[in-house]
Amino acid sequence: MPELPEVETSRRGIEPFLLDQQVREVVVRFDHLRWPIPSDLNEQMQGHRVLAVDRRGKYLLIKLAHGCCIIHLGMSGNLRIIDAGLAPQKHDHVDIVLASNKALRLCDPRRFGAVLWTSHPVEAHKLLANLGPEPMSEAFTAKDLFDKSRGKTQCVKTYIMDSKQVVGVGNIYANESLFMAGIKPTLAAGKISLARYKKLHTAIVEVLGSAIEQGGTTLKDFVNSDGKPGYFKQSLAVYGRGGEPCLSCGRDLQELKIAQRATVYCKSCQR
DNA sequence: ACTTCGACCTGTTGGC
DNA sequence: TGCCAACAGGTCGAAG
Repeated sequence: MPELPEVETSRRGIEPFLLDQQVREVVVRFDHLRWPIPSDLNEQMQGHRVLAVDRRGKYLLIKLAHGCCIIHLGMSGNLRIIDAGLAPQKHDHVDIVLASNKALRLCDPRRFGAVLWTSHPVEAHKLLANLGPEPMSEAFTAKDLFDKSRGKTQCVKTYIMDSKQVVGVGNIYANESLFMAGIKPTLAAGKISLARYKKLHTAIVEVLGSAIEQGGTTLKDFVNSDGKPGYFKQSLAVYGRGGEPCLSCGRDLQELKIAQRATVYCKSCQR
C-alpha cells in the first residue's frame, strides 16, 4: 500500500491519539510478519508513555523513554485507531492498546510489514542506519543525486527508488516524478546531466509534497487512520494509465517492466 | 562494489 | 461459474 505520503498521512492521523498516552497492553495475534515480532514487545512497552510518533523513510517510529517500536507497513499494511476491544478481523495482527481505551491496530494481509523493537538509538538500527535523506528536507539535493549516480549503469527509475539515495520514492511516485521531469525511466542513472537531476529533484519534491497535502494515494485498500481515503489518485498522470493518452501530448503511454515493477511513460515527452 | 533477482504473502482481476 | 495465471503500493539479502 504505502509510499511515503501514505505513511506520513498515517503518522499524522495516529499521532494525536498516541502522544503522551500510556500503553496499557500490546496484543500480538500473529507474530510472523516479514520478521518475527519480538516476543517481549508487550513487556517492553506496557505501562510506558509515548513520547513521540516520528517517521524515517517509510518506517514509523513510536518512541518511548527507553526504546522505540519500529513499524513498517510493507505492501499491504494499514493502521487504524479503534476502540479497544473491537473484534479483530482477519489480518488484524497487532493492537497497541492505550490507557485512553483506544488502540492502534495494524492490519496487513500480505504480511510484508514489520513490527520491531529497539532499546538503542533508533537511528542506529540496521534498517535505518543506511537510509538516504528525507526527500522533503534540505539534506536532499540535486547535486548529491548527480554526484552519487556517476558511473552507475542502472536505470534512473531504479536509482531514485533506492533508499540509499533518497527515501520514500516508491513505484507510483517514481513513475510520476520521471514524467514531470521529462526523463525516460530506462536511461542509465550515470549518464544524466546535473541540469536534468535538478529537474528530477524538483519533481520528486513536488510530487511527494502534493501527495502528502492530499492525504496520499487511494489504491484499493488505502485509508488513513480515521478511515477516510486519500485523494491523490485523481492527480496521477502516468501510473496505471498504460495505453491511455498522455495528458500533455495525447500520444499513447508506453508500459514496460523495470526490475519487475510496472513502469509507464510517454515516449515523446520523456527522453 | 555494483546490479539483478528471488523471496516473503494474500487478495483481486482477467482470460479461457 | 470455475480455475489458473498474472499482478499489486516494498525491500532485504543472496547470487551473479
